[in-house]
Amino acid sequence: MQRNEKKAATVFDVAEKAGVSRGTVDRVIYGRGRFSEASRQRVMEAIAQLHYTPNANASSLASRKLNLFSVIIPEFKSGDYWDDINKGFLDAARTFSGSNIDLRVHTYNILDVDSFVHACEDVLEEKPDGVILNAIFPEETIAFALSLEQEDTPYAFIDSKIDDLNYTLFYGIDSYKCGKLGAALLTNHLEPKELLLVRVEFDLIHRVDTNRPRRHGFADYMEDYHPACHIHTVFIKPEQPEENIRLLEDFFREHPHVHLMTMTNSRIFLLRDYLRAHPDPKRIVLGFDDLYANMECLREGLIDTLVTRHTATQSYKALQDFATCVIQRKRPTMRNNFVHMDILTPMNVDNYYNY
Amino acid sequence: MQRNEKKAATVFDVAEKAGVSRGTVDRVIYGRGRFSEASRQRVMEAIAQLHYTPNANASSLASRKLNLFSVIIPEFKSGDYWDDINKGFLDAARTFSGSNIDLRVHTYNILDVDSFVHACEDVLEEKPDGVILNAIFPEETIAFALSLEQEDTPYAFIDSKIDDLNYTLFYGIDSYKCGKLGAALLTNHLEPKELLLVRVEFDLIHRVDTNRPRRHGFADYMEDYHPACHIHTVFIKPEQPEENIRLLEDFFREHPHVHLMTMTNSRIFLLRDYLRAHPDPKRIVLGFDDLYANMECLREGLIDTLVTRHTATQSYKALQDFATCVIQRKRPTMRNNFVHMDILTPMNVDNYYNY
DNA sequence: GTGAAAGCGCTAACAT
DNA sequence: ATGTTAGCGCTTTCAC
Repeated sequence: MQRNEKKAATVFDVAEKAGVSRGTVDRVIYGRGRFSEASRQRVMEAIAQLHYTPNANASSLASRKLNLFSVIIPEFKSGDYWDDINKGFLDAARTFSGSNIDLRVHTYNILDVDSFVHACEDVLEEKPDGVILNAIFPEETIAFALSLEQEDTPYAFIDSKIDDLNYTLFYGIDSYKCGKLGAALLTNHLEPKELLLVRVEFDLIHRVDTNRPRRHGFADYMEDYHPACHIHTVFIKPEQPEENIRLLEDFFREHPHVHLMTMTNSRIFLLRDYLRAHPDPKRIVLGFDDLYANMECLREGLIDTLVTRHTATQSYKALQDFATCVIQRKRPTMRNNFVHMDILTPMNVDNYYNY
Repeated sequence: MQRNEKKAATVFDVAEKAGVSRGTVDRVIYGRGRFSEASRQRVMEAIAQLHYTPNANASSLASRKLNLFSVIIPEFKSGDYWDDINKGFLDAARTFSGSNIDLRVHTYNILDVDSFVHACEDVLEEKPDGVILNAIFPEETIAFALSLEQEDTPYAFIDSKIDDLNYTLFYGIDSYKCGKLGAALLTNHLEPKELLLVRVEFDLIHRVDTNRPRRHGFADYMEDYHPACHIHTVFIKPEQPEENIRLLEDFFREHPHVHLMTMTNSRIFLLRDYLRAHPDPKRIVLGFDDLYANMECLREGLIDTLVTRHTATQSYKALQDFATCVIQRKRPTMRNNFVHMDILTPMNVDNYYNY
C-alpha cells in the first residue's frame, strides 16, 4: 500500500504464529474437517491476536467453486410482484462477490400444490448449496425443509416464512402492519362513513390466501379508529376489464357517497380503466406494492398513495445476505429482516428506483 | 468453476489475441501511457471480440495502490445531519472493494469562510485521488474546484452542488421539492387558515442560507394550494431551550387556533420539550430529515410526519459510486443523483435503518 | 514502447 | 491430521 504502513495479517502470519501450515489454518477457519483440536485452539488464538480477517478478494479469486443457489417462487408474468423479486435475485447474483454464484429459479403455480412439490423435488436433485423460497403451503414446505436439513443444505425464506423451521434468514415485510398503515393513510384526517374495498375473486378460490394478513391489518385498524365506517366489498376479475368497469359503475351508482377506495393485494392498477373513465376530485385511492403499473397510476394521479417496500431490493438483499452466510459458513447478523414500509405519493414517486 | 463450463476471457487471452504481452494490455486499458497506437487498436479490438471485462477481485488483490479520498464537510456534533453523512462515508470506505481506499475527512465552520478555504488548502496538499465536498460558499468552491481540475483531481458534490462546474457526480435531494412535499403532507385533506413555521435565528446570521430552497418549496406550495393560509414565524435559539418554550407558549396563547407546525431545517427535535409539555390532540407537526432525535420524536408521537432521505445511504452511495469512477477511470452511470424522498410516520419508523 | 516475471492472499488438490 | 504447492487474474517493477 502506497500510503499505508501497517498491513493486515494474512493466513501466512496466522500459520506462523500458530506454528502450523496455511492449509491447516484454512481448514480450521472454514471447518473443512481434518485437523486436531490442538491446532484449532492455537489457530483461533492466533487469529484473535492478529485481528485476522480473510481477504475476500483473494478468497473468491482463488476459489474455483461455483455456489449454486436454488430459488422456488410462484410463477409470474412481466411486471408482477414476483417478477420484481426475481429481478432482485438475478441482480444480486450478477453483482455479488466475484460473481461465482449460480442461480437456478424454479417457479410453481400457487393454485397447485403439486407444482410446488415438484419444484421442491427438482431442487433437491440439483443438490444446491443454498435454497431460497417463500412459504405458502405449510405442510409441504415443512416436509421440504426437513429434507433440506437432512442434506445439510441451508435455506432462507423470502416474503413469507414458517416460524418453527430452522431457516437461516428471512426477508420480508410485516404484512399486517402494512395493512394498518394503509388504513391509517387512507383515512388520515377524515371521518369516513363508508369505503370500498375491491378484491379479486381469486382470493376466494385460492387455497392459501396470501393477502389475508394485510386485509386483517386494514380491517383491524378500521375497527379501532373508525368503527362506524362501513366497508363495502366488490369482487372483480383480473381477466375481465370491461366487466369490472361495469361492476364498479354499478356500485358507485348505488353508493354515490363512497369516496375512499383500496385494494389490499398488489394489483390496484386493475382499477386504472375505471378511474380514468370516471374522474372524481373527491376520490381517494390507496394501493399496495411497487409494481410498475401501480407506479404509473400514481404518476398519472389516478391513485393517491401506495404503501410498499422496495420489492427488488428486498430479494437483492436476501440473496446477498444469504449467500454470504452460506459461502462463509456463518450465521446472519439478523435472522428476521423486516423491510421498511415506504409511502409513495405522486409527489415522491420519482427516484424511487434509484436505491 | 465446478459447475460452469465456459470461463471468462482474461488479460492473457486478450494479449494473445492482440499479439502483445499482458503488460501492454494493461497499459492500454488503464491508459498508463507508453504504448503505440497500433497496439492500442489491436488490444481494443481483442477486448471487444472477447467481451473481456477485468476481474475486479484480481485487480484489487494485485493493486498495491491505496486510493486517497478527501472529504470536506461542515463541522458536526454527534447526531447531526453531517454526522450521518460522515458515517455513510466511513462505512462505504470500510466496505468497498478490498477496502484499499483511504478516507480523510476535513470539516469547516459554516459561519466562517476562512475555515472552508483552509480545509481546501489542506486537501490540496494531501494530493488526493478524489475529493468529495458540499457547496455552500460559491466563489470559494469554484476557486477550489478549478485548482483541483488543474491537478487533474476528480471531485464530487454531496448534498449541494454548483451546476456549472465539472464535477464527476452529485448525490443529494431536491430540497425545493422536499419543501413542497412537506407542505402537501402537512395540509393533506385540511383547509388551514394559519400555520406556524418555526425557524432558528441562525438562519439569519448565516452567510449562506442552506435551508432556503426547502423553505421556498414549502412557501410556494402553500401559495399555490392554500393561498389564504397565514404563515406565522417564530424564531428560536438552539442553545436556549427554556427561552424557546416560553416563546412558543406566548405564541400559542395569542394564536390558539394554530394547529399545524413545522420547521424546514433538520432540527424539528428542538421542539420536543415544548411538545411534551403541551400535549394537544389537534396538533399536527411535520419535520424534515432522519436525525436520530427526530426519529425519537416520531416514535414518541410528538411529531406526525418526517420528510427525509436516508442520509447515511446517500453518502455511502456517493462515495461508492465516486470511488468506482475514480479507481476505474470511468464516467458515472448517472451524474446527478437525486435520492428518493421518504415519508416517515409513527407507523413506519421501524426498520428505516435496515436498508 | 514492450515483454517477462514476481507477487497480491487465498484455495484446493496432492503429498505425507 | 498436516504440510506443500500450483494456480486464480491482475498489477507493477525491471530489463530490454
